[in-house]
Formats: sequence, structure tokens, C-alpha cells
Amino acid sequence: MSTAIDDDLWSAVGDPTRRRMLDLLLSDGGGTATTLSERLPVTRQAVAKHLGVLDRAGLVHVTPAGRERRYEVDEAQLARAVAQLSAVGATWDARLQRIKRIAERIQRDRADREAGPEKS
Amino acid sequence: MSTAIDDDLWSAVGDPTRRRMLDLLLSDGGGTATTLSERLPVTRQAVAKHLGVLDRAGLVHVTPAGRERRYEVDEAQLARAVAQLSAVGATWDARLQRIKRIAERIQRDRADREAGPEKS
DNA sequence: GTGAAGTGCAACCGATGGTTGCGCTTTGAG
DNA sequence: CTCAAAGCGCAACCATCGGTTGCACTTCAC
Repeated sequence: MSTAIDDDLWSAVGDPTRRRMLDLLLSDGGGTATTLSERLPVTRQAVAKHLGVLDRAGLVHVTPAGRERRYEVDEAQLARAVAQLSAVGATWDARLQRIKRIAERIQRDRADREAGPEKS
Repeated sequence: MSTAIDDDLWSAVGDPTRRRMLDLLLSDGGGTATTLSERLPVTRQAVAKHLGVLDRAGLVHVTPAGRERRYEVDEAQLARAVAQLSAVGATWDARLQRIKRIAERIQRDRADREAGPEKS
């Protein structure tokens, strides 16, 4: 109930650079630290660190190939992360809806009181 | 297209402690740094810093009352944040769906080739 | 074999989430 | 009125993290 979330997954997805990396890996169907860094405003080493975080979170898999290390998105795990994002959103959405309904009821009650004052 | 997001909003909502604070403020209908810190595993000062971040992001409003400073959630702004979360989720969801469809098509194509080999 | 490509490791820097300690105003009980 | 406690802000400090630079190591290609 209290938005208890797999914190590793959320924080992995929480960083803006890592989100862009996931975007690139998805649209390109994989990549290496070097190819990613060419399309991002950070150095290869920064990208490598992020890939480590994503790997530990299970969001990507790595395949060594000669002197390269190719990374690909783990779609099932990313789907889990998406589900958790939606869950948080849904929780807050529900509460905001409840608040909105209560506010409307209060306003309606006040309107009733002003329209038909039965007592002095 | 490229998941361009209001980074202040996202990062404000990105911290797990701040998410719990928003939960508490929503369910209690507001609170102070002290009352929040009593229900969280961090000190009042840490809570105060987070309230500053949430305030700068426009997610909460503060009302000084005597020696207290009461904070309440700005529902419209939180709704915006929720919308952005959903947007990121929807983007990835769409891409994952596309990948899934492509994978299925490839599998179907291969099945066709194996079933009816027209040429040698 | 040699140079370039790709990677990893280590040191360093700035921002941030967290703590402790202190001092200030406000409140309320005596 | 007095004074202790409640609530808050400010400042110093620490660990972690995202980012950088620099260097050494493998692998590929000529």
C-alpha cells in the first residue's frame, strides 16, 4: 500500500543519463560503452559506470566479443521497472482523485447551505 | 519523442524519502518537518532539506503559523509529475511492444521458411 | 610488430542525502 | 513576568554518486 518499491530498479531508472542510455539501447538494439558515449554528452567512463549500475539492476545483459563488450536491454526486467513506475503513479493518482472528490463534496455542501438555509 | 522530461520534477519525485514524504503529506493532509520526521527513519533536518527541494519544485506549499511551518501538497503539480512518470512508462512500453511484435514476426517468418521451402 | 581501437582501474571533484551541534523565536505553564 | 520546552534554521561535517582525467591493458588490422 505504502508505495513499497524495488529501490534498485527505481534508482537505476531514476537517473536521466541512464534513461537516455536505455532509450538508445532500445532504439539501436544494443551498443557498447564507446558507441553510447558518442551519442551522449558524457565520457565513455561515465557511460561504463552507468552500464555497471544497469547490469547490477538486471536491466541490461553484456556479451563480450573480442575487445568489445556489447550491451543489450533485458526487456522483461525493463517491463518490471515500467510496471513499478505505473504503480507509483496509480497510487498518487487515486489519492488525488479522492481529494478532488472530497473537495467537490465540501463545495456542494456549502452551496446547499447557502441556497436553502433551513435554520437561522 | 526522446523522453524529454522536466528534470526538476522528476528528480524531486525520484528520491525514495521524498516519495514517502509525499505519501504522508497526502494521507495526513499536510504536516510539518517535525511531524514528518517522527514517521520517517531520518532526522528533522533531513526532512527539512527535502521539504525545501519539494517546495522549489512546486510540489508543496508552506504556511507559517506561529512557530510552526505547515506544508501541504500542491495537487496540480503532483498531477503533472504523475503524468510525466506515465509518459516515460508509456514510451518504453510502446518500444517493448514493438520489439515483441518484431520478434514474433521473425519467428513466424522462420516457421514459414521451414514449413514451405519453395526453393532449394 | 606496431599503432589504433576498446576496455578497465584509480584518483580526483562537485552535488547531494544524511548526520550532529548550536542558537533563535514562539508557546504555554508556573 | 519568567522560564523551560517546542519548533525551526544555520553551519559543519561525512559518505555516496555522477562526472572527469590519466594511465595501463588487451585485441584487432595493416
